[in-house]
Amino acid sequence: MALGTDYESQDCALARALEVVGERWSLLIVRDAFYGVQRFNDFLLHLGIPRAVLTARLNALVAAGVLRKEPYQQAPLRHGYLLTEVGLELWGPLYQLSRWGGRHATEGGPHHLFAHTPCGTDLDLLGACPQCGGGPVPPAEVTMRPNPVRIAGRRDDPVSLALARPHPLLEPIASAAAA
Amino acid sequence: MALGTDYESQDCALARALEVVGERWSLLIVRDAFYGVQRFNDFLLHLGIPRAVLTARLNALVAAGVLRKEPYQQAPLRHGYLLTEVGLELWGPLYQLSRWGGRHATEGGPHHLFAHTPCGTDLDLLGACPQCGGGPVPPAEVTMRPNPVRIAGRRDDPVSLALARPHPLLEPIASAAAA
DNA sequence: CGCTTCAGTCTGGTGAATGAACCATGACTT
DNA sequence: AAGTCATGGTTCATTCACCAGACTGAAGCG
Repeated sequence: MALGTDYESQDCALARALEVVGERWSLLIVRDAFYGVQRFNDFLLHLGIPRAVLTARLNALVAAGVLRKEPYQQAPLRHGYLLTEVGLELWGPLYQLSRWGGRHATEGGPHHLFAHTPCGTDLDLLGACPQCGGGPVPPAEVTMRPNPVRIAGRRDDPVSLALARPHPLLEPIASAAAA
Repeated sequence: MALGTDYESQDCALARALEVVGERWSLLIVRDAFYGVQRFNDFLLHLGIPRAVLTARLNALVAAGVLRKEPYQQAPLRHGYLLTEVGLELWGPLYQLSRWGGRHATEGGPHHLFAHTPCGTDLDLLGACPQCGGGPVPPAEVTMRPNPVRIAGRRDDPVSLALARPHPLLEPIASAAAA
């Protein structure tokens, strides 16, 4: 963590993980990256995070090897932020924490549902496909869709709208693809 | 989160979860609760957290239903903080995040190893027992032990010392048991 | 009576988060 | 050529959370 005192005195692998993704916004940025958000502006729109904080978090996540910068145009040089291999491995913890939040801290159930893309079966609590068996499904094989019972009170920024349609994880969202 | 602006505008179950356990120290407190830490002073010693912050976090976790206060003596009324059923369900995300941290953010491997108590087999990446099969092992059936290759640089507070011996999760640590 | 333990609360200083405004680059419009 | 827009930032004043350490209070010990 970039806070004054970090967790360095903690012996624990968890503390190490929290130094990377434990700060406010960090895990939401990573989540958005799984959702296909790649551009600075799209993170900004979707999260409603102050620009300076977003800059700091993205740089920290890049420095930690969770994200990498990938140019998508020259001319005015622009780049997106994509998950690295290390970042992709956060899918498991992220999914489980999200499910926990859906069970215990959300009234009315989750806003998004996740299914195994090849077979269309919803993932179980562990992120595995009950139909296909085996271990947890990698994020590249997961499709998210909005929960039909949770339509009210949606955000209406372009990114949220793009995510209101079924969408494979990791695939750049329409907002970016249109540019 | 008790921050000025919380994540309330986020549609996501993950954001809800982070409001509960996303603040600095919160997840480390929950981790310690799994380790068997129950008392205010033991959290204080083990985490090196400011007292006022610990008070705030414990109260927030109790309010969120993750921990509950359980009196362990009258006279000067004293109580420990124990995981509720909801809190126990954080074991999965916590374990996975910890493993991620061990893989990617720790040099020299983790400080603690976790085994399935009945059979003594180390848990796999998902928190399941490779020997016994089936899904993830509940925390009550897990024993933690120090990683023998990570002895140097240990903390030397009484709680860390108590945790430097093999110890079933959720069982009150010696420091508390002795009092 | 003084000392210690435990679980806090209070206080004053520091640094991080916030929101708004501003800047830089290049393309597009008129 | 000037103005405007899109994108991706930086700067700044204010607010707020975190921090360390002192203090409180209740009970037990010698």
